[in-house]
Amino acid sequence: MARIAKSDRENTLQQTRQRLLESAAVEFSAHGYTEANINTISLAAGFSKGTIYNYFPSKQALMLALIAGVGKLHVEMISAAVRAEEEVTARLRCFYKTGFQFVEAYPVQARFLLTALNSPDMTHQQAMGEIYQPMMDLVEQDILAFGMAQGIFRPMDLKTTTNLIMTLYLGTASRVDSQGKPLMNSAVVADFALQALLAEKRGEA
Amino acid sequence: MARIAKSDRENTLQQTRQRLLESAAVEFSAHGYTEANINTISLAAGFSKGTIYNYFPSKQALMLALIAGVGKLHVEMISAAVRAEEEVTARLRCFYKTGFQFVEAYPVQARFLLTALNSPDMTHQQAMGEIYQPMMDLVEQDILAFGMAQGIFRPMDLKTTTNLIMTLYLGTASRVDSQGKPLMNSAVVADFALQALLAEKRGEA
Amino acid sequence: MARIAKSDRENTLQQTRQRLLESAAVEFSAHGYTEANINTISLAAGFSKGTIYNYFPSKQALMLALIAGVGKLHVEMISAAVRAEEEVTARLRCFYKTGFQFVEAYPVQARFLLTALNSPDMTHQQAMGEIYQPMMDLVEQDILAFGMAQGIFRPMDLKTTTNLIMTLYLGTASRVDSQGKPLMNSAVVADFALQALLAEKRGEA
Amino acid sequence: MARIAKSDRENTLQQTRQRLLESAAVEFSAHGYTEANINTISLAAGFSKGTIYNYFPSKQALMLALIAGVGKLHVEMISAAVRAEEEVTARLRCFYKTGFQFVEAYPVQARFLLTALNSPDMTHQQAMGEIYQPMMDLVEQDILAFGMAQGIFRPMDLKTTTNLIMTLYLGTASRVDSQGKPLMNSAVVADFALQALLAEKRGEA
DNA sequence: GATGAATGAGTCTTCATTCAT
DNA sequence: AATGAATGAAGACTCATTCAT
Repeated sequence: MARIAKSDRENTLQQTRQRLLESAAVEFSAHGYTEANINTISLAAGFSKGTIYNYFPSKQALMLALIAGVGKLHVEMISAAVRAEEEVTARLRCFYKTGFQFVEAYPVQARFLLTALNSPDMTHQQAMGEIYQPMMDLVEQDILAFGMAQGIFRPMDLKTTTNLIMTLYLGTASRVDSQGKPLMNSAVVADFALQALLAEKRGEA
Repeated sequence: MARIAKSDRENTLQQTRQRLLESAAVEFSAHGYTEANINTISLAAGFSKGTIYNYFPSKQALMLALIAGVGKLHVEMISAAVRAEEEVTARLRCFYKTGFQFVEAYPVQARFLLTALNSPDMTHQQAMGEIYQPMMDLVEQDILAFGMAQGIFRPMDLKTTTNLIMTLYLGTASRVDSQGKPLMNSAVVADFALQALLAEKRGEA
Repeated sequence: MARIAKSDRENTLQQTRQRLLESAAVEFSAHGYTEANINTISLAAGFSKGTIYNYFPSKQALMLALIAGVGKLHVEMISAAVRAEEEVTARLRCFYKTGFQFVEAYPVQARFLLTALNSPDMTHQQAMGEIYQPMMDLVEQDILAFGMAQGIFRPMDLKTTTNLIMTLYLGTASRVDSQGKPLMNSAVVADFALQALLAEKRGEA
Repeated sequence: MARIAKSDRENTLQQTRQRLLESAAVEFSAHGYTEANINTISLAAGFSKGTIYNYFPSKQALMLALIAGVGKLHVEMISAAVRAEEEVTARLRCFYKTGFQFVEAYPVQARFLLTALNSPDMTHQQAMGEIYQPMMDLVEQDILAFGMAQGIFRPMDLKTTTNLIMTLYLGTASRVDSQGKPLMNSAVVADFALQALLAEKRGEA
């Protein structure tokens, strides 16, 4: 009983925290970190001004928690999908496809991540770097090194090419219409990348 | 005589304005628009805080003037170099090479442009879109359409491919070390893009 | 219980608001709207400078709230007293007497009202016009029209005469010594007005 | 020759000064002393910002000079007209009539005087008091005392009655339409005052 | 745990004034 | 005498944060 009661309480706490984080994502993505109003975030989540300080000690901490939460979701969604593919070109296609799906499924969070990515605050940059390291590793190891080892991709510098592949993703997935839907097609981006990566062109369109 | 005197005065005014703009570029690029302090900008330029308001009516106007100035420089530098090349693959290489040169020659301005590009303020976005239209046109017409017409580039959707080429530029040129020097080599980026664009692989490595 | 608690809280809020308004009346009456310092108003009320913005969204809103509050007090005090009199000459005497009493009882507020009355800001003028309409109506209907209907006052244009009666009040009641006490006697002003209004002079001194 | 040249120069100086004063009257009457912009005044007069400081050492000095200038004009215009009348009731009528004529002829200056009259700045008040002393004396001696000595006006306290007469003038002449034309008729005001002042009603309507 | 009144550091902006030309 | 760039004090307003209830 005590366990259940405690569990209930924890659930409530987690729900409140979650609502605050979602509200923060909306506000941060709409106005950027500095222009975002922490009072508005708390009020928009249905609480009063002070409540958010019971969950996050500062605006900065809230930002970092949100980066961690959204980044983790993003990374895990893509990693899981990519690793489920056996074939390396399928993995690359899957990388872009799932990445675009993330943007479509979580438009606010996706926009928030871009905000964080371009924040002038080094703390945000650093947090982004850390949380996205697994995705960099995924591209580098499970796609690029994997493909090169099989002779499917031509030999290229791993770090550099990883940056190019990531750049294509971030640059294209961030172009969305007013409803947050990506303007570009993930398949087109994947084709472009594959053209650049494949050892030979046969069999690719 | 009067003309010379007047010219001198105008020169001084232009110099003051230029110093203020440079100081603004430093401040905006370091802290972003909102966190930038307009008083600091004026003081860092060697004037008292009120002076900047003799040249720009508001922080917003200063930002827009800077976007226009730096953007123009950026666009013109690249356009001039690219159009000087006859051959289409040389044009593409030149596009990336000159773009990276701009970043190296004007690190502060380059960082500022990224700030503006990712500003949550729609006014800044719009100003960026307008000032960069000529560069988009350059890539679309003088490089991509030009190369496709000659059969050197494979047929692709112009708008989409333009975005991909631009994305590669912006994404890679923005990665710089602490001295503002690009981490990547423009030739590598150009090669990557060419692999993706060329109709056949012969002659490209 | 909850009701009492709530009531207590509301009382505190109202008291704070009232203190701020009183402080504002002092500052506005002493220096005029533009020269009044809103930070000083808040500090003089015993709060820090930001507090006043929890109650009034802007200096202008504070001014308008004060006009409304003080104007209402002024109008109601005079209206109540005048309407309690049956006889028309008594009403006119009462009008001036109560008016002067207001100035004596609320010297700061009275001086503030003059400030507002002569403000170059049309918004203030308009607010004054609206809040004082009932007092104009009182003079016009309950005094002048009333007295003319009885043949006690000679026939005159109502609007014009109302303005004359009001002018005499505002012009004389605003002359005060350094303690805010009126320099003139309300009875003298009332006599002067009655001489001008009465159909015949008999019985008036 | 030297004399003429000097005279010419003085004329030019006087003209410049006059243009600045007229411009100041416009600005002060429109926005009040504090909100008036001294730079705007100089620019509106057709000079550059700094010029006005060659004529008036400060905004305050400009204000005082304008009070003196306009007040003198006002006082002299009324005094001259009133003293030209022999008969005391004619003098009173003339006082209001000429006063209203001043408002009509110099609407900007008239509005400025009201601004000054209600300024919270004691310096302005004091300057107004000094410049208008002759007008107070005119009313007190050349109209009221004069009329009482002849038995035409009933005996009343001179100072008090002077204030009432002045109050009626200032309060009514300040009500103007958007073109600066008085809303009230000076004859009506004069009649009202005469009713209040005359020893007997015979012969007055 | 939730509340929201109070706080006060921080910032954009205005403008009277100075002074070198 | 006229100019206008530079100055810097001053003030309205915002908002992250605290804390008593």
